[in-house]
Amino acid sequence: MKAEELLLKHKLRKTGNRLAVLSLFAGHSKAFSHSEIQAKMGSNMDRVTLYRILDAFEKCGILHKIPDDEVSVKYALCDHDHSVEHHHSDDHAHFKCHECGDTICLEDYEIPSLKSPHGFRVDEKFLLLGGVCDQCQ
Amino acid sequence: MKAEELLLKHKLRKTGNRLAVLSLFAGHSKAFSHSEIQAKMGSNMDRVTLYRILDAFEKCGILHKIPDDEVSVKYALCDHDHSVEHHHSDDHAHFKCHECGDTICLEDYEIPSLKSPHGFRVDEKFLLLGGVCDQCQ
DNA sequence: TAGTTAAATGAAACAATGTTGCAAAAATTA
DNA sequence: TAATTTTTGCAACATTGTTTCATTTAACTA
Ligand SMILES: [Mn+2]
Ligand SMILES: [Mn+2]
Ligand SMILES: [Zn+2]
Ligand SMILES: [Zn+2]
Repeated sequence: MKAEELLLKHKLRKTGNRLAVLSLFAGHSKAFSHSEIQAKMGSNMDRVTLYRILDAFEKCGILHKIPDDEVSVKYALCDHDHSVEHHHSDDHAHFKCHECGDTICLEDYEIPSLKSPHGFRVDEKFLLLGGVCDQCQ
Repeated sequence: MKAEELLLKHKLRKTGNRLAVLSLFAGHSKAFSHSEIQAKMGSNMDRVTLYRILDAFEKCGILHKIPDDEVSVKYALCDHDHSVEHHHSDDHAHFKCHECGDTICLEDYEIPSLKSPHGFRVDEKFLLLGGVCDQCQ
């Protein structure tokens, strides 16, 4: 989906900062941490503004939040077409390479649905695989 | 396994700090973040010392490191008996309750083994489920 | 198009989290 | 007990994340 319509759809105003963040994600199909994005943006964008943009994008479903075992979280573009309610539930796995450090979406790898433990309600799942990617073999 | 032999087994010296951390995990079967443990320990233990203890325990296989979507990581006792090499691979799922904030091990829920994407080597998997636990329903 | 309104931004101040280096203390070994 | 090695506490520092508020900017309206 085009950046501009993405913002329009979610009632977010079209600003230079937001377009810059979106075009970063559009260019590379991988996940970025706050500090990685910050570095790419240079000193153009305030640190706090970036926190707010990532929060807003995650909340409305533009970005995925990916738990990380070292950095606190990373973000990746949500490519599929689904409602915001489903944004946090029906998800795919992610892979993190311990050589290059990249985290990528495994769009094709839907997280297997295992039955909830007795008495628990599951409405969110994160599957993070770690290893070595094809590039780094 | 008893705290004392656990330390002996991994060639870690038996100190008050380490025993305190181990007894915390022994008492509650749930995961704790650094700051949660820090709070339990009061001002007895230095912040840096705790970082080092958690690192050491994780490296030698006493504790699991659990990626979190808000806090950077949490730690939980590794109950099963396996080699250090397997400590990071053959793992179970974890569940985080968004009401009480607790993260617990789902020892019975082995992470389904899905075939690695072409050209990738997977040697680590984290499955974090989110929702509401039985207590909080 | 100019004026109005609401959202977004940048900056500062602060809080929390994580790292490094080093000297003192404590645990094991001899 | 003495020697050795690990662990600890502390200080100093770096990074990450939050809050508040004044200013700017985008979208809307007349
Ligand atoms: Mn999504
Ligand atoms: Mn284990
Ligand atoms: Zn790689
Ligand atoms: Zn709960």
